[in-house]
Amino acid sequence: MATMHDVARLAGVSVSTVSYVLTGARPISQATRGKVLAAMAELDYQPNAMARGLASRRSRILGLLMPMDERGLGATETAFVTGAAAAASAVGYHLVLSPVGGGDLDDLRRLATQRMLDGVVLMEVQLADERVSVLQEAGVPLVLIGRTGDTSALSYVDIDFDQTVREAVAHLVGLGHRRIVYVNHSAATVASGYGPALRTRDAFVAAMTGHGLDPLMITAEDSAAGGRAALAAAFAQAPELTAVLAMNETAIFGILGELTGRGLSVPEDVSVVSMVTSTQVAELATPALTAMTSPGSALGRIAIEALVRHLDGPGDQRHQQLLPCALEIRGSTAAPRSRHLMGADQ
Amino acid sequence: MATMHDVARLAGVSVSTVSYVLTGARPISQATRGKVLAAMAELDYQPNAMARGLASRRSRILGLLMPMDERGLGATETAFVTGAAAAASAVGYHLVLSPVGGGDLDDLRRLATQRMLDGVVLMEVQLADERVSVLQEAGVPLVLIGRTGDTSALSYVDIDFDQTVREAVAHLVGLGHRRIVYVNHSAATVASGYGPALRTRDAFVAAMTGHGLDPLMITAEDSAAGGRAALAAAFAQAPELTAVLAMNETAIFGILGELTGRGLSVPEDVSVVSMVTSTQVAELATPALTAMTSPGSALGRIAIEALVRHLDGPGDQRHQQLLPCALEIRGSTAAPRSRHLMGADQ
DNA sequence: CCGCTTCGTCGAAACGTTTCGACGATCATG
DNA sequence: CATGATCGTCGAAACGTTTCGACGAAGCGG
Repeated sequence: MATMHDVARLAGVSVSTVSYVLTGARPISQATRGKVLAAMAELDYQPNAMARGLASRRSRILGLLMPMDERGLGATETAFVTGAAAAASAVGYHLVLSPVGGGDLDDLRRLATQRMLDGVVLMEVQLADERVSVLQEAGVPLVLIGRTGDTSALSYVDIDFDQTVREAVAHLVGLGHRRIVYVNHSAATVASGYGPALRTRDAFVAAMTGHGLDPLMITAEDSAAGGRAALAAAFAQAPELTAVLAMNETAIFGILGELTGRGLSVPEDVSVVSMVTSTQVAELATPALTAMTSPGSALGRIAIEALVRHLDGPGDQRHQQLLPCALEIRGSTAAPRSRHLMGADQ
Repeated sequence: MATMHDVARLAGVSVSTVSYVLTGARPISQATRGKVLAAMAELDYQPNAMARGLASRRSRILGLLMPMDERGLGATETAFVTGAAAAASAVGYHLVLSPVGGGDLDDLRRLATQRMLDGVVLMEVQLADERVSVLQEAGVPLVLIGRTGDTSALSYVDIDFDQTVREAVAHLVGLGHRRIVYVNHSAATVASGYGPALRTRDAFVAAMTGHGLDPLMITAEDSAAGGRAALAAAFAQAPELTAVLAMNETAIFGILGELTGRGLSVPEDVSVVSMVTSTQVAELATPALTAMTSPGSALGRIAIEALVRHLDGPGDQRHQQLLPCALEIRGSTAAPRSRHLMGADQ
């Protein structure tokens, strides 16, 4: 519990000099710096974060606001978090995660307004997100993961869904598939304005149309049962389908189960591509899934770097960036059986 | 950005009176309290967390230290976190999560020693955990999730593995199973002293022996492939086995895949019970898994409550508590086929 | 050698709270 | 009716930093 006063006394300098050694705000001679550092080491001095925060009006703490629902965090989100934490640590900030659910907007407002957080990264942003306005009103620097509907004034980092879907479709079409079904999140999720669901949907339509193909789409509840039901519905609509592109990571196990149940094998009868999926999950399935792997860690790093630039630099710059997922080919995609090739797509 | 001074001036009282209204540290008359509250509302006053922390020497922030590895967070951990956050919020504390990996012990020490955290909940505690000693030396109040080897001086909340395993085994034995294999985490994990792996192993031996049965055990890498390999090894050792008890949530999908691959159906040919599993994961599989569901949210709440009691109450009390997982019967367990019943267990 | 920066350091004033001691009032108590 | 308690409030001193203005000592161009 040594304080700066103790260090200053031991080193034979003034308190402010110790502070300057610590912060580098003014030049200090080598000799003095040496004495001060020695004194700090001897006393095992640690600056008091509260006092520092009070005096400097910045806490050097960044918040990562992640809604936590019952689904848990996938490997993608985890990679994002660790990437962000590493980046923050590298520039001398701490990163704390705050599990603010939808309900506790007040809690969020309090956190933001009490000047405890220098800046905030907001995960899982909805197209219309109340949290954004709460934080903007509180005057907290903000970087979004994902995008709101109106992106004009905000900094964000997001997945390039358009590019990602285009690549996935190109992969399947390149293998010879013509009849491809896209399995989205639940209808309710789509209706609620969940950005990734909407953007991938639009991108799928565009990509398929671009290949002169009919964009067949279906929604699925976020559960294994939802995946089964969705696949059944898809076959009802298009019995000749040869490939599934699934946005819904949770439903995908149900999809695989239902395919097996119908006596169809992957990838011989039907190819499956999982979108925005981590390596870990992709390898959980049998066969391992060909997937578009999301750049989780990079997203986290970039978001933090943009946020810090916001804080240190002059006020106005925005940072808007999209990163595509990488196609990782595993065992769940192959050319369709020739019988399908022949009779495909009216 | 109104301060207490502004509030005091507007209400016509002294600064200290405003503080007492806020903290309740001394009695204040109804009349005065009313004036002060009105002034606060009018100015939209929010106390400055840093100043408060500096003066009171407590931040009202609790840390939840969770190592984040590439595996991600399961629904169990998520439930734990949300339970803890809700409990903290209920008693006027904030909960922040710090993703301290194994490497950043220094980062941890800094966090602890800078008086930024009033207390800490430590997740995923190893039998010999350096972080515990670091925090103890820093004098930070501590509650563990899980237990170290020597539990004498520490507060902890943990799953009652003994009870949980006993129930799971009883369930299977009650259905008529005699030849049950226990699938643990990897040999490396066990060797590294991962508490749950060790405790469930010992509990399994005790439970099986108690039923007069032979405890057959095997380790599996944390992957689908690991599960397949483990199951193959298990059948090599005991071709007549009728039930699998799996501690390894990641391997379980591989186990199911391998069973199907061998033409065995679940639960008719082989019953499967998943240990310490969330409802969400259990229902991902086909058929849905009979599982021992972990009391995630309750664990979180209890840990926070114990920690707060530590902070507010007199220093010395410990809190040590075990909670069992609840048996939830779904579609993956049934009585074994009679051919197995007859020839079972040497 | 004179005035001007630049360098290195100091002292003191913030930063916005909590908390301690003090001091009238009011209220039972014997 | 004196005597303490208790109540409600105030003023001022912390809490441990950062940061601003000041100031002597060098260094330098003219």
